[in-house]
Amino acid sequence: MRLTSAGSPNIRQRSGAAVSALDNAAVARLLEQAADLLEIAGADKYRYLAYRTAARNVRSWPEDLSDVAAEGRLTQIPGVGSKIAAAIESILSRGSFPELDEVAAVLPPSLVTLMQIPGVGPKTARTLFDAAGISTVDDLERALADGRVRSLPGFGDATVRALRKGVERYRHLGGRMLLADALPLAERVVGELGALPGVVRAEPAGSIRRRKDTVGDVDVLVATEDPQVLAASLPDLPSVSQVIASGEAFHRVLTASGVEVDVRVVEPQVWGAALQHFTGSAAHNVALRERAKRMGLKVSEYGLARRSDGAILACSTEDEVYGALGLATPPPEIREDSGELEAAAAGALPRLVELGDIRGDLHVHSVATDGRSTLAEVRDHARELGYEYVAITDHALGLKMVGGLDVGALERQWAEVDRLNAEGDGPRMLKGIELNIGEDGSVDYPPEVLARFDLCIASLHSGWGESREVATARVLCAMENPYVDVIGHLTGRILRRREPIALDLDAVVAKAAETGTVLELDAYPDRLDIDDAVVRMAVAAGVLISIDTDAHEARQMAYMRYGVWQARRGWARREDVLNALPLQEMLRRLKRNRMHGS
DNA sequence: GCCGTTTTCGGCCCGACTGTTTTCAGTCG
Repeated sequence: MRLTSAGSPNIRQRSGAAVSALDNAAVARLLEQAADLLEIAGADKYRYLAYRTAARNVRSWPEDLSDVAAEGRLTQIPGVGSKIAAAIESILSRGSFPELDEVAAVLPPSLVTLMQIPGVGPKTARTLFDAAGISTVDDLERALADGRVRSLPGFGDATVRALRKGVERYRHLGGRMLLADALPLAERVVGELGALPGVVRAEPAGSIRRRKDTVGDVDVLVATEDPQVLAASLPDLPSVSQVIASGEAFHRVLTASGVEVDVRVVEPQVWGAALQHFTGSAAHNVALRERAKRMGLKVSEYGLARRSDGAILACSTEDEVYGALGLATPPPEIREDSGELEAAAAGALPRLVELGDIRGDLHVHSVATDGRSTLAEVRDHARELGYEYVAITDHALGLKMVGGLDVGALERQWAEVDRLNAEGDGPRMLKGIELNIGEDGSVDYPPEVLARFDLCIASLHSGWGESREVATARVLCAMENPYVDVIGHLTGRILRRREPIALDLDAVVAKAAETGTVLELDAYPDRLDIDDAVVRMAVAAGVLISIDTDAHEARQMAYMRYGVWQARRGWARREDVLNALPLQEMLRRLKRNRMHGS
């Protein structure tokens, strides 16, 4: 494949505002925007909930929507009926749909962002807009400062304080924090709670337990025989700087690090039901309760109850709760109402990949480019992790700013790798490289150099302003290269800092399947790229994924767990993961070695 | 707006906390 130059005006023009380039997530966002605006407008509850359900299912649907639409199969997607199918077709052809246009003519779409501020729901957003003309976070900040909000009916001092705090938090965190920041905090609070007298169990719940890449709230569940002692002890916990709110079943504390933690308190005998409830997701719980209702049962955080007489049937463990509903217990990572309940009912839940399945790390940098550890340090750390192999993949020639390696530098590195391997007491070190995908889809070295590596990763390190067509074509072209074994951090996203490069993910996954190219799941906590949805597409297409840390110092190889969790969220099994294979089998599965029939 | 082990019409998940308009609406998970 040969591409027109990425800068070619005709390509940019053709694709610049092309609405057909919308991916499933973009369609889902428009459906969600309609749902939010309809809710603010006071539309019927079940009407806007229908848009929200459809949005969720569209986002996780494994095929490209334009293909589904072209074949007239949109209504096969759960929650999509004839009207929303028409709305999706309208979105695909012109970027919006009549119901959204209608409500957006009455209410500014920016009102939706107001609802992302903690404490602002649809009613408050509506009131702020109607009574004070506030439609953006900036408007709200000004109106809070000059006293206009305080003067509105129903807005007392406490509400104004809460809104100020909400705006501050929204600005500071972009609403969400990294799992890698939230989990250690939650674990510290859990440890302190667990040491209190009367406490039987404590665990992180919510999106932290589901291992979502970013979390909006830190939820901790604690079972105690003495709630009074717990409440009295909270202000004195080492990580707690202030108790913000307190009730019988719930406390909100501010931690020393400035993050709020919600502590849910339950009796030990309802632990299972409570853990299930507070793990969510909301969508999973809704689906579970609907199932329970059809069976004449009722699920809440207090257990599974018979509707007829209220008798409690099961609640001490999650297995009891799910079991009483005729379900196997789905791993928390896949509780998103995206097929796990159906699989659990059919006894068909996958055995997901685990950290212990991982046999090596195939993306590690060294001091030769922008890493901070020597090859020996990387090797020693890999040994401590119990790995069979580790690949050194420094940056290739083209990435000038980090001193990408020329052939001479590569040969010196390979000699060092050979020397370390000859010592024979560590994991096998592999000669790898992280290539740059150029503007025309080419990579840094000629084939005779590429052939000398054990494996090559190729990544995009430029192109954030590019059209979806151009960026996709670059990646597809790189995958045609017989020596490009793996595509690294596919979309280049940095969580909370940099948007993903727009790509036709359907085409990328299809090309990976066709060419035998592996897709990397970069486990670095602010990348986690590919995301769970793409992992699921890859798994469904039979594409191998490689869970790598992209470590820039040896210690960061511990980030592997974040990648494994993300892979689990994408329903990946051990057999779907390249670096869960033993060394020889792993090498055999690389494209370069398949091609030469070894 | 969607959907069918009760249904093509009439339902559609459950409970706690907060602030304030002081008897309950709004928000959250």
